Amino acid sequence: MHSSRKEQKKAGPIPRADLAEAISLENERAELLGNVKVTRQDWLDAAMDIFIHSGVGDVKILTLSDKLNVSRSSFYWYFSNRKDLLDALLEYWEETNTKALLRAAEAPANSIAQAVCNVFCGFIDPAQFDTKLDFAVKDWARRSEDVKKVHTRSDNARLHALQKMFMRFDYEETDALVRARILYYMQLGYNDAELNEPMEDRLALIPHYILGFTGKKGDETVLEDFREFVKQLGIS
Amino acid sequence: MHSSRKEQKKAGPIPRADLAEAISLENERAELLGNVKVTRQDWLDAAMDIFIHSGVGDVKILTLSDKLNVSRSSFYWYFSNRKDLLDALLEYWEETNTKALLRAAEAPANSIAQAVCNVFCGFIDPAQFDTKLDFAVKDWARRSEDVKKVHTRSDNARLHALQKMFMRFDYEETDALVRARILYYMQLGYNDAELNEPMEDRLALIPHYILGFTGKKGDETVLEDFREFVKQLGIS
DNA sequence: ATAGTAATGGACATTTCTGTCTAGACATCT
DNA sequence: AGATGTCTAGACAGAAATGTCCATTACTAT
Repeated sequence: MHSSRKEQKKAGPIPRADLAEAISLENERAELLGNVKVTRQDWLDAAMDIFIHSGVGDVKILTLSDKLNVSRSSFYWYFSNRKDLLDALLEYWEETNTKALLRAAEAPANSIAQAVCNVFCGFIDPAQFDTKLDFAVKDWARRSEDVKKVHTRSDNARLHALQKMFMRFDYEETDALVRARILYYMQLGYNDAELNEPMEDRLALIPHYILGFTGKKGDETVLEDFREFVKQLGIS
Repeated sequence: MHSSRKEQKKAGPIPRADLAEAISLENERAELLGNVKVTRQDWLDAAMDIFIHSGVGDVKILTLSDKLNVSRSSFYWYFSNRKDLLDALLEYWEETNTKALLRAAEAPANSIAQAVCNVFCGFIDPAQFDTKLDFAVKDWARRSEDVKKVHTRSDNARLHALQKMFMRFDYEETDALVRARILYYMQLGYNDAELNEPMEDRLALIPHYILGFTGKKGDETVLEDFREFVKQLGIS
């Protein structure tokens, strides 16, 4: 049996190229035909922008139509009503953020330190995981039972994947659960706080985080992988 | 010099009785005189309830007046406008939640394990710290620059107090900073997630959390203190 | 060119919320 | 008893948002 290319999984952070397909959301800006001024996607993009920066409550059709320089009533060509639009936002969130975290938790690694670094990378890369979107959904879940159900399901899946990650490196089940929670909630909270630390400072803290999360001192090679990934992203 | 009663600080969680004064918010329900149907405090309570469960956007005067069975216009007797009411909510948050955390971080302790337990207690006790209120404010901060400033100031004060707590037990400055963040963000995230674990399960996990947060195994006496505190609260 | 299709814009009806102004109700002071 | 101060209700004005209906536009296929 030949070893197929697909199964050659290299340990470490997931490179950008491998993600291109996974998170596509057709974005072709073809010249619009006929009387068309905006597409359904334009409405979605505009809505997502408001949703992320101001919350569900501010996703208003009038605001969007103003933003798109288009009549408010033409919204109803693309969506049956406001709820229809919001449902699309929630679905997009599930398909991107949650999937990205599961990918990061399941990515191959040679040590627990490397595995934790993979998770860091998943959280840090805006192309994979959007923190603001995540909190916008969390907040929405607070006031809608329907959304809360969807959100809780994702949260459980994420935590479970992280717990299994620790168990892959021989952490006992309960210990793995606790460490999964510490890692997950800390990362979310940190990102949300927007401390805006320079990347240099951030990198310097990584060994401390590794120690805190895993209870073990991480090896140097892992740090190099992480440094490389960050450089590739071009985040300051 | 006699040792005054006030300075006899006992290590461990802060007992309920000591808090009575600190978080009072005049709540006397004296028979209302004259044509009075509700007080300013009633408006504040109703507003806080909506704020916590549905966010700022839903704090609406009409909704509140309906809830209080009172005319909407009489709102303007107590407050000059909607903003006036919201400012009061924000001020209350600063005076309760942030102060409670600072108290917990600064409470006397015989070991880092006990100190971390004190923080657990501060977070867990609804009479001291209201998680939902905290997240409602955080969310509000996301869409208002003014609120964001206030929120960031509190967040920094909290993290700084926790960092100093670790440093009291000889953690190196950077390590203390990282552990403060891990502890703080994890606790917030955990509470917000509302996992609703039975207290028995929760207690069983405490030693694991202690290990995760401090890097050291906690002594048994600390766990007993915590168990006692929880029993006193009567949380399931 | 002409009929059809896909989207758009404007008018209309309704709801929800904010804020103002004024008259009335109730206790207390003089 | 009458005046005063404190709160409340209702009427009015107006802004902001949702959703419906229908005429119009601009391109497409025949």
